[in-house]
Amino acid sequence: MPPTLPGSRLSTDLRQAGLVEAALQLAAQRNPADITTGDLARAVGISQGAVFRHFPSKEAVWLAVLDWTTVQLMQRLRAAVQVRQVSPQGFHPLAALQDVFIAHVDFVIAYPGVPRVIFQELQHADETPLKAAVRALMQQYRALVMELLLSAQSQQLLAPATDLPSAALLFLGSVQGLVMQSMVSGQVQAVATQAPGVFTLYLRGIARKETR
Amino acid sequence: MPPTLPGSRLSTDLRQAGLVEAALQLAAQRNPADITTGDLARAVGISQGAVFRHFPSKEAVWLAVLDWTTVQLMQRLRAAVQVRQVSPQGFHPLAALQDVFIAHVDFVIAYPGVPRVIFQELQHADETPLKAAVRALMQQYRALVMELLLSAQSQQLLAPATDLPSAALLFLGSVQGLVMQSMVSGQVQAVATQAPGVFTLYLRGIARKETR
DNA sequence: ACTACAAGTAATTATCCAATTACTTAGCAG
DNA sequence: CTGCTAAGTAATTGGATAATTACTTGTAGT
Repeated sequence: MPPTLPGSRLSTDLRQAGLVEAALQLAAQRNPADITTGDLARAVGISQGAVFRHFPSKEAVWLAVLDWTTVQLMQRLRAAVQVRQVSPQGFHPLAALQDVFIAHVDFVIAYPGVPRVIFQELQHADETPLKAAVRALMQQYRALVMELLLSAQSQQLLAPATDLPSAALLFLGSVQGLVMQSMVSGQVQAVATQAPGVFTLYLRGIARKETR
Repeated sequence: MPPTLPGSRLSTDLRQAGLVEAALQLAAQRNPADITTGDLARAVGISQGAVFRHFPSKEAVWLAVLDWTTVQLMQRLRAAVQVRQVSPQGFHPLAALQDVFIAHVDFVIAYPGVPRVIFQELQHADETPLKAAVRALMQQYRALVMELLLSAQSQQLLAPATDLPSAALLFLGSVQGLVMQSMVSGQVQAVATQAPGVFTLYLRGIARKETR
């Protein structure tokens, strides 16, 4: 997919999509905070000023990036759950949880810019629209995980005293910890190799009896 | 502790310390990326240009902040372990691990700017001195955790098949996940209330048999 | 064909900020 | 006391960058 041949005019819809893609692409390679509107423009082959024909401000670009991310990620996670739900052996919530974990890791590997952008926005202490978007994403994610945990609990798959909010938080933390380690080392794909081991431990933490 | 009365001259040593403290203070309240040298100067009561009498560059200030953080944090974590090591009931590595966990959480609550600064530096994809400092910190932390895990393993306290690198990573991830959640919610002290529940799950994930 | 408008450009504006410079002064060593 | 040095100031420089403006041009729809 070439970034649409240079010289051509595009509708706002397409340009917005192109700019969002470019932003994520650039964020995968460097600090999102110092990606300029000029960088974005160059990446899609237009002039700096033209960016503002399609977004009212630079902030609006990042907002669009977060919206795109929310839709894409949640779509994939829900798809992972649904595959399990139609399984002939009946629905196994813990297996679904593992699939969600894997789907998330795969998503991060496919779009390494995503965690960078999210970390970026979390920095702001005050209530920016961007931070609200991040919170909305986390909210949906947490709801999905809670759903699976409740389902697991009702099937007696969890250790009796398991605290569900803690279990949901640790799930999120596990992925985020993996991602952070990869950012420290610079090896994005290292997450994939470390993910199974980490998830095994997580599962043992919440599951009833032995999980092997 | 007033930030040393205004108007007074201070040696570079003391000014550096004051600026580092001010940087952490400001980072606790807003995005470290947009803390300016002017902000730092105002916080300690000197002019913007005077900052450069004590640091060669702004980057050097953040480097000093990370150095301070590494020393302080590792000191506290090691102290937590040592209390356990001199325990009359003999050394219990998993209890020590819990103490390290708590000490880390307490440190973050005391200095909420610290995770912000670290997240900030992790953003840079290339090899900056700042990122190297973060890596050094993580390295020391991981070594400490690994030590405790090995000790636990040799005392048969871990589930037989436990993968130690994964266990170390999940430990780090648990704390980082807690911290990140607190940044999303804006409630820094919420970590303290959620920490015990999360650590309980972590422990069940790695420990042999029942842990209660 | 023609035209209205959306998409584009190039140049400019306003602002912000790290770092430097020239100069001043506090305070300690001898 | 005195003079040197380190710590300070105020003002300036240079560079970067988001956003605006005035103007141009491609193209979709009648």
